[in-house]
Amino acid sequence: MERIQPSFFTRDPVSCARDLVGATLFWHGCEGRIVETEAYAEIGDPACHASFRPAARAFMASHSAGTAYVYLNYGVHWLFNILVKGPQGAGFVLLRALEPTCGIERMIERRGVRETRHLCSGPGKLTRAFGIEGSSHGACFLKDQSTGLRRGVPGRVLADTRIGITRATELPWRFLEGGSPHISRGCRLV
DNA sequence: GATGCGATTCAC
DNA sequence: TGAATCGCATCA
Repeated sequence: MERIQPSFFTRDPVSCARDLVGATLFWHGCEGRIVETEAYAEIGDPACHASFRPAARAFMASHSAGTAYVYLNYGVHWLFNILVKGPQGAGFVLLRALEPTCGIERMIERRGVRETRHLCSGPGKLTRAFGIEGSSHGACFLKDQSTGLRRGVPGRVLADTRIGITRATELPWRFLEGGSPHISRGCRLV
């Protein structure tokens, strides 16, 4: 499958998040199929960092579409996002869960867990499993030889409300592959 | 400076 | 149910 280019992220964040399900993230030897994402929009989305963090707005202004936006959550977990920036809107896509496909032994070492289903079934888990940290914040990872995304064939993509946030909890901007045992949580919506 | 919160995870 | 643990925003 062909590599996903930065231009992929010049559409609106919701479309990017939905269309990323089924794609593959590869990162220095580890690979995983994306089975869960969330969209965050710069405008009209109180849950987006852009709404309450000037630093996030500055990041968006100084970086181009497709760059990595990595931040530490709860002082414990790194969360991996991709910057969306285009004429139809800007925002982020959060990678929430992957189906491990390559480098599984390495992931097991990093996570201290053996079951494949539990290696990358959460946004903090997948960064730990892949060895992604704050040093990748702002990286043009799509252009790097050893990191990036490849297109893939998704199964049935479901929409659900986002997880763990306190604002704009009603927006159905979480996208997951129906029936996947690798997602962080099941679907609440019909 | 001090305070409070958060797109999580895991153990108790 | 609560702790871990820190960057960032806000306020004094």
